[in-house]
Amino acid sequence: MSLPHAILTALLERPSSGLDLTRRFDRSIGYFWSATHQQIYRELGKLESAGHIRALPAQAPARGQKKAYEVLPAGRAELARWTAAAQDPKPHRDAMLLRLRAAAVVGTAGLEADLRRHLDLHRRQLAEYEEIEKRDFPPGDDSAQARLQHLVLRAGIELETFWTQWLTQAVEELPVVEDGTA
Amino acid sequence: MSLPHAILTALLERPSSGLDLTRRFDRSIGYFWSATHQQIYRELGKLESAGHIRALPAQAPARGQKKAYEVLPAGRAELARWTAAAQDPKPHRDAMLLRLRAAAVVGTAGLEADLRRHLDLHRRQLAEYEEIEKRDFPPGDDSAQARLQHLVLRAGIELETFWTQWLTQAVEELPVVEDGTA
DNA sequence: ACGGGTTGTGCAACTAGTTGCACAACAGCA
DNA sequence: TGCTGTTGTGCAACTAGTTGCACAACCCGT
Repeated sequence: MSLPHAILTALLERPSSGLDLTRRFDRSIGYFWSATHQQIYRELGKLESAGHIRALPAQAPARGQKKAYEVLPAGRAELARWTAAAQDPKPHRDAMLLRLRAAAVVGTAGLEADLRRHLDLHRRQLAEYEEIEKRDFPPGDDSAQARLQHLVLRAGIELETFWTQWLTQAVEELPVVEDGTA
Repeated sequence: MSLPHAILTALLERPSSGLDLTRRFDRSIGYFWSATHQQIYRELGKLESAGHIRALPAQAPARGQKKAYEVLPAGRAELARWTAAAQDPKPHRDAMLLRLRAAAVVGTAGLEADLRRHLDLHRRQLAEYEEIEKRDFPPGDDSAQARLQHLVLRAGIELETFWTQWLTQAVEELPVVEDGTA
């Protein structure tokens, strides 16, 4: 229910083509709302026929491509409505936690390698976020917009920090649980 | 791809009927892998025809109900296989973070109430986890099984702690961003 | 000028998850 | 003893997300 709103947000920040959007979903926006290019193209189609966005007339003759979209007033209104509307948090699903719990019953054999791999992935992600923070939020800029955006980035940083710490601990004290077959 | 494995884990911990499972998914297991009773019944059907579980013969004549299922060796093997297999972390989707980002463009009007509501929800969840920790993991029990389960619960506690802190900060310093319509 | 990689756009089919309903059995009570 | 609410089980339809492919255009080396 919120991919269209993610796209509207991105397009308001800057009008873009499908591919531009795809790229931006692979960094910034995608850090907390991921989407593939297929999803994005499909959704762009729907948003256009709903009258929420429109294709910018291509200035370069545009050999074959549709190119950039921009948000129409109706789209902005819809986004504002959605932002203000109460929403229940979606239930979480975390396969790694589930696997730990399963391992308590069927044994921890083979788990450690993947735990370490995940730890590494989270460390990288954390480093990337910290890089962005250093680059885009130097101390002192406290425009309202920047403060909000920084707040979102901080959430990412702190979540990744949590995961690296938790996984480190998990690897360290992974108890060897034997397969509990009776 | 992991609902069946969540069910296998739950059934290994204790053979249960569909309704029992539903209840357990509303607490413990569901904290990191939620499912509705409809999903569960459907999945039980599949697992049974796959030969991973079987219905226990009802000892009380069981007026109408199918009652409890137990895991067969093939099911346990499948669960062990899945637990050990490498899996990429699924991309996150967090609507609240997205809304904050949208608010930076279309304005923060109406957002604060829901932010507070979420804060309250996370506080409750945290309290519940801490209750469970006090009840089920008194200091001193360090069987391998208990250590693993405690580790999973700690993840829940720390995540909820993070969210309550983050939301508190968000509410406090919610900058008033005007609707940026040109 | 042509063959092979890369970029940009998109459809179709499938899988997972959600929502909405159906309905039997029993429990309590009026 | 029939009405009403609750418990337990389940199907069907819909929505969202993923996977896999297609295909045109351009760019680059030979």
